Amino acid sequence: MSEPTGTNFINNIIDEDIRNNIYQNNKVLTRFPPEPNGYLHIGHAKSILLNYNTSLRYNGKFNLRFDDTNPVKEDEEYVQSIKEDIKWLGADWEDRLFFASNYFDKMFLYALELIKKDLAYVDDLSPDEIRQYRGTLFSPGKNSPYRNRSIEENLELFTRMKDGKFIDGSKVLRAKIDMSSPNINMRDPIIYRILHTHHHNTGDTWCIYPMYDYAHPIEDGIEGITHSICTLEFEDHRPFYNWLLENLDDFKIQRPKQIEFAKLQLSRTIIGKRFIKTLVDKGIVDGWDDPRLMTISGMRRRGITPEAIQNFCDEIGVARSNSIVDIAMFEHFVRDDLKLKTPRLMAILDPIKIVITNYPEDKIEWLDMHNNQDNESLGIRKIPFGREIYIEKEDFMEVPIKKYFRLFPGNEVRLMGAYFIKCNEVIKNANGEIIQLNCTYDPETKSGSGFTGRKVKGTLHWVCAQNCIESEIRLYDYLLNDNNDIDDDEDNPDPLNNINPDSLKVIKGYLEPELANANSGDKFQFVRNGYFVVDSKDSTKNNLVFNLTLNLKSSWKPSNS
RNA sequence: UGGGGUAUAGCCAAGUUGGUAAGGCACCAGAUUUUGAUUCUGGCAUCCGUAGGUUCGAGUCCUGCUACCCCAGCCA
Repeated sequence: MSEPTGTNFINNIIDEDIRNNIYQNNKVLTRFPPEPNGYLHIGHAKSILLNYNTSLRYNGKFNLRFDDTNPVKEDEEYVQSIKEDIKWLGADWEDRLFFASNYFDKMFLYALELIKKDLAYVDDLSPDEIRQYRGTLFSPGKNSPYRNRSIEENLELFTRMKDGKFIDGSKVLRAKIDMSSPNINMRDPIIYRILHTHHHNTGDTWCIYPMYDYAHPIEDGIEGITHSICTLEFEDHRPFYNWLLENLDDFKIQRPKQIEFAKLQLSRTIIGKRFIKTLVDKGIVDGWDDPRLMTISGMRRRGITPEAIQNFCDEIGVARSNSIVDIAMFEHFVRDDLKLKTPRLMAILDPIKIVITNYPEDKIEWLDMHNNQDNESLGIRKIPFGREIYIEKEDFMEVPIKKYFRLFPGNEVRLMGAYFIKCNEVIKNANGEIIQLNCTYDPETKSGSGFTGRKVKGTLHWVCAQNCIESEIRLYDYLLNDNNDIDDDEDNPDPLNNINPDSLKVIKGYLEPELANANSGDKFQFVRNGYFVVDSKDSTKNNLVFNLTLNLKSSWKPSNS
């Protein structure tokens, strides 16, 4: 993991805290608190890395804690995938893996403490009545008729709630604060509800479960978290966060500080859990790890590296203003990381055959080629060259446009790592389609021979027709058509109205034989075509599947003018 | 008719106590190049949502205004 660099408003707050000696030993402790109800995505990566890097920066620690307080939505499957994704990203929680459910006993005791302090009460109002009593954004709420029960009665009722004496929804425990607060979160928030549901961790031990607002500050407090970093929408919850901790004796000495930041938004991408789930459920994508998805597992399968994600997150910064990062920025860091790491091989994705008429019919030469011109440590390999080769269809024009310096009749180009060839004849079928190009090569121009006789404008990649292997190639594009008209309503996701129908194109590729040895997850640059990775799900030795990670950039703008 | 936030280039984003606008992406121009890639060089906010005010001096302080985001789950 690269050293955290740069600064942000959170570092400023912590620096200030340290100057004021607010925290014991100035030891910083952060945490990432996912709810195990879905897969992690790039937005979570920002949060994970922010928390982890912050702990590193201050020589502190980073906890992983599952916020599993709602068993109706949570599942063990998700805790496994989340752990795997965080590990892959490079954030290390060492031995500090926790669950909110680890603290259910303590949370119950703290609830008793609140009741005894007359700061919590059992409410018999129905969910509907509670909503009505809560008031609106513009008008105050009113006290529940059960608000003034005696401490003894509350203690007894709450204990009976725990003991399973009541049905779901019949009673809740609420904090007693202020029903007329302009902040709705302070209008006697519900802190416990009855849920006769099996929990992935505690089984059937409990039938009452704490609400997030109640559980989270206690979890942070118990673990000694110093800076509880969360997203902007929790800003309004901070007063209750502080209220709770201030009213619990155990947290008098040192209390965590909640700090909110703006979650990541990316152009041409929707990362809402609901949205992704809809795509998965409707079969629009191939599971949570579909390479078009910005889930951690999807990016991994797409061939994107943790380092690229780390560098990207470092560069976008952390702030409190909502913003949408240009996807081009993300792509920059993906290419930037793959550039020197991946071997550069040749593959033809849309072939047209060339016959080199002056090359011996049965001769095959094995040429030396560097794997990455900019990184010699990647070594060299042999590639076969013969009389028949493939080049890309788009690298030939019978009638060249202006400034076209690829192959056209009478023009000479370089075959990368091999020879200069000149096109002499265009062969067409009965329909007038070009099916073959006859060329001649110049033996003197062999690559590496030091030939300087003449220069050539174009260099093409190619593959030996007699000695190439075929594979499946999956070309990915953005899942969304554009940035407009995207319905990102979490409660009513309608991703279908803007889906790019061509986000996946499956074609056949012709690869140099070296690629036959590629293993699952191996990454390459296919010269002039882009970065590709061997698919981890569907690729086999006999049926290789390559996923496009990203195209190469290109400043080539074909024009006739 | 409430409360909480945010506004610095096309996009992110620095900007500690007011002293005269970092960096990255994108883009443009030029050089190098056996990937029209990479690399390299140069360019890219007389201006910090807006209108006033304080000051020798304001993105930074004060006042008004505007725009946008979040909040009425027994979700997190």
